[in-house]
Amino acid sequence: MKKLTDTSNSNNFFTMVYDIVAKIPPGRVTSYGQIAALLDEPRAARTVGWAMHSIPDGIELPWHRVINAQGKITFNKHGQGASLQRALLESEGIVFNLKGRVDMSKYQWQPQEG
DNA sequence: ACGGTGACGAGAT
DNA sequence: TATCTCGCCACCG
Repeated sequence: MKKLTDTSNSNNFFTMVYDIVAKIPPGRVTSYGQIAALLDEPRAARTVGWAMHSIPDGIELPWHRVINAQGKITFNKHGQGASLQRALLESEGIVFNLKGRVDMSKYQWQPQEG
């Protein structure tokens, strides 16, 4: 699991995920399941998560704006990662509650907005 | 072609 | 509410 999707192939599921992530505006978040739903495959949340885990070096995406449906960060890199993602989100104005979660009803991205 | 795998999700306990 | 269990699906060797 080193190299993954060839981003030049826009037909790949991974690339489609990246295209959506790239559209998430600052101060907003979305869930893996929502992205899957936008791709017309609501049961492929895990695949979306894998796509995020496999973002190729070289391309820039607001990957930190993708969290799980519970409003919680699941990204875990070397025991860290979550702290980095949280810091990035907080820098955009997103507030975490005492449980370390965000209010999805308040921050979840609404595609129709833009 | 087949099976293992993963930054998930929803329901049950 | 916190955990645990099981189903899902695309990508890779």
